[in-house]
Amino acid sequence: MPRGNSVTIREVARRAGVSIATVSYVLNESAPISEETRARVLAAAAELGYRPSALARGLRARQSHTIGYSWHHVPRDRWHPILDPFLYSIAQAAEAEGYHILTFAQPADGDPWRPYQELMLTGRVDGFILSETNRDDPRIRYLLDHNFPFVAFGRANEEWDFPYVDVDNAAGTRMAVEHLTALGHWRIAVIAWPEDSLTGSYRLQGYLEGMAAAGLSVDPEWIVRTEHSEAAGRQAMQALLALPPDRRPTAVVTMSDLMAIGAMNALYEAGLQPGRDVSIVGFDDVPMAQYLRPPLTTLRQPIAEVGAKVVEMLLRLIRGEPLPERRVLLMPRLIVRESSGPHPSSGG
Amino acid sequence: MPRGNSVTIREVARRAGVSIATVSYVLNESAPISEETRARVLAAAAELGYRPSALARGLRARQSHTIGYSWHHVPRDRWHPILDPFLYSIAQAAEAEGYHILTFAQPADGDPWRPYQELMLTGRVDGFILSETNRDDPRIRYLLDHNFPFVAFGRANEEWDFPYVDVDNAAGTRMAVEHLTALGHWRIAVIAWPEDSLTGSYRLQGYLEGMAAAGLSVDPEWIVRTEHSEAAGRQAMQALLALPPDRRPTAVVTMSDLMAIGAMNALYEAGLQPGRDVSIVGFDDVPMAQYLRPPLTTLRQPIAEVGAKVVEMLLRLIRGEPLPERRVLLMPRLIVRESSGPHPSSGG
DNA sequence: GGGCATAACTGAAACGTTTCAATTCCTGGG
DNA sequence: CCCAGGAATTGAAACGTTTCAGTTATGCCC
Repeated sequence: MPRGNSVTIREVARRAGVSIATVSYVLNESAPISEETRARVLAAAAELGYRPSALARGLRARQSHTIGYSWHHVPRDRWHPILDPFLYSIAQAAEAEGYHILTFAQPADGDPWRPYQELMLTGRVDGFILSETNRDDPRIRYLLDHNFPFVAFGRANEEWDFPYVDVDNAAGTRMAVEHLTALGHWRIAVIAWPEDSLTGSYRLQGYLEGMAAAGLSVDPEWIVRTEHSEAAGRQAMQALLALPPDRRPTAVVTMSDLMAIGAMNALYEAGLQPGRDVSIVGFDDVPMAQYLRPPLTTLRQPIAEVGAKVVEMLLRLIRGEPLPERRVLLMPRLIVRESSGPHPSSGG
Repeated sequence: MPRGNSVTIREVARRAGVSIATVSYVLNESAPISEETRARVLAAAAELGYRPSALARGLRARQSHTIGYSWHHVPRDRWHPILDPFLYSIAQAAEAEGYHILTFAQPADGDPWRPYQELMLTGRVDGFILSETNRDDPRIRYLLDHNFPFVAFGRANEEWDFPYVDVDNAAGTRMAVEHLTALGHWRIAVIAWPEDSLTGSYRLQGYLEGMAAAGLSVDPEWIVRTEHSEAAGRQAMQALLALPPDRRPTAVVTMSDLMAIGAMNALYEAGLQPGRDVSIVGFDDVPMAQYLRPPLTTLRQPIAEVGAKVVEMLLRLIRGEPLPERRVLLMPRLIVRESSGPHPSSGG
């Protein structure tokens, strides 16, 4: 059962009539070799279909040319707006540089840094890409302590100095508020995440900044903090609708499309029409957003760019090159659809 | 810059006062070693935090303990219902057996088997998991020709003999039809995929079988073939609504939730209510399905089971163990929600 | 008490590379 | 004609394991 073939550098050397050292030098262009020998080696390698063993190469060079990325479990009733395209973009960017992505499952229990430690100690990966970071992320702490190369998609504790790429979440919600004020809204609520969510705090901050910039005051009741689910979004919207008419918001900024969907469903249940009676803005631009009724106004994250940037930075770290920028923020883009419309009073 | 530490078997041996061979035997339990020595070695290994180098081990043993899985690009306006949970389940199942998943991007152009060849020849992976198979899949052809271990999620050419796990798509649509006939429907249409889709042909076949089993005749106009997108589903539904009243279907089985959403949107645009005027059944049970208005009746694929099964089979192949079953079909499950309801006449 | 099987352990080869240090072969200067 | 010096090439070590083939010690039988 020949699995794979297995032509080695030795056979190439024999066929080309040179030493294995010469073959290595030709293939890696790491020493001056005469044009004639070079051609002979290349020909021999091509004829035999030779490909150097990644394992042997890695052992000798002490690197695996592999990047670790952990895959997070997402419960069935939610979905993760970025995992999919993010993985694709990092895989692609890495492969262009001869690296591959090793995905591993983040177990639900136990120390989150365990799998990282294992991959690190066994020499399976040269660096990590992290996502789903949180404030005092133990994984970041661990990797920093052990001085192992990594780049995060997302921020953490402000005191920790580590390379990351993140979307400018605050700018996103600020744009959302600007968009709504431009449509004539002034009673704008926000359905936010719990305090322990770092991303949530940036998004909430953007909302507050946007309101301040527009000279609008914020009723404390307009800020509803709740978990990331459709049901939570729905309940939050119900709470907002229960406010007295003169304090009831006409527009709502949400932390995610999933929560926006919940909010819209609450509106329907109350006999209201999203985009006409109450405007809704989501965050993420999940594929579904455009097919909702009405299609959802939302903020699209530049996932592919984040992926490319993260890989570029990580490879620099791995290669020991200097990093021009350790903290990169990329702008989201507001996608305006019909779930946000003019203030009700202006329409009639 | 110490990246990772790098305690080797040699240091463990020295600390335990034995040869490196003994250490290896203890750690792999591959030779009889006295209890006393064993304890000393284990202690030394633990104190030093020793983990064997995966590269060295792989080089010597000629295996990487890695499984390749290619990641497919999905255009922004669609989403892939299975990639996400599937990857998680195979990563988890593989890790339980000491294997890891190497994900690589399937390039849009060029021979589809190229990346497989590369990983195979460089010895980076011991086997592959394929998904998104099609009828004469060149990747399957290539791997069969080169006798390299792989298991597919999905079938291909019936003539090719290779190990796969698939969902019983025909059973799924058969269940959908049964469900609809039980609700009193008899004019049941199907929005199907183009002829070149293998999965589509199984699902269509299930519909036909379901109709036949119920003793219902199928109007050729009830079978609309179109591509996998929301817009296509919408147009297909419009075409069905344009049929004369006595031939217009009261229920529609679709190939995917995405197309079901398109169909529901077409109903809304025509002033009709999905689940009341026309029943709709999707396929996949994407996370969004339950939050649609109305929530979508659909077929849930047992993705986690498929992943576990695929990994189990692949590891057997890699280890040279016999495969008890080379062709596994797993049943989908009908999730009944409100997009399917009783035949309109019965309600009023 | 000598021979012999068995248990416990070790030395060294091998896996397939890269790369250091050494060797060969030229060429040109003195 | 000899030698220095550079270009091209090679032999061999090293990367960190596993495992084959010994080697040593121990106990047992006749």
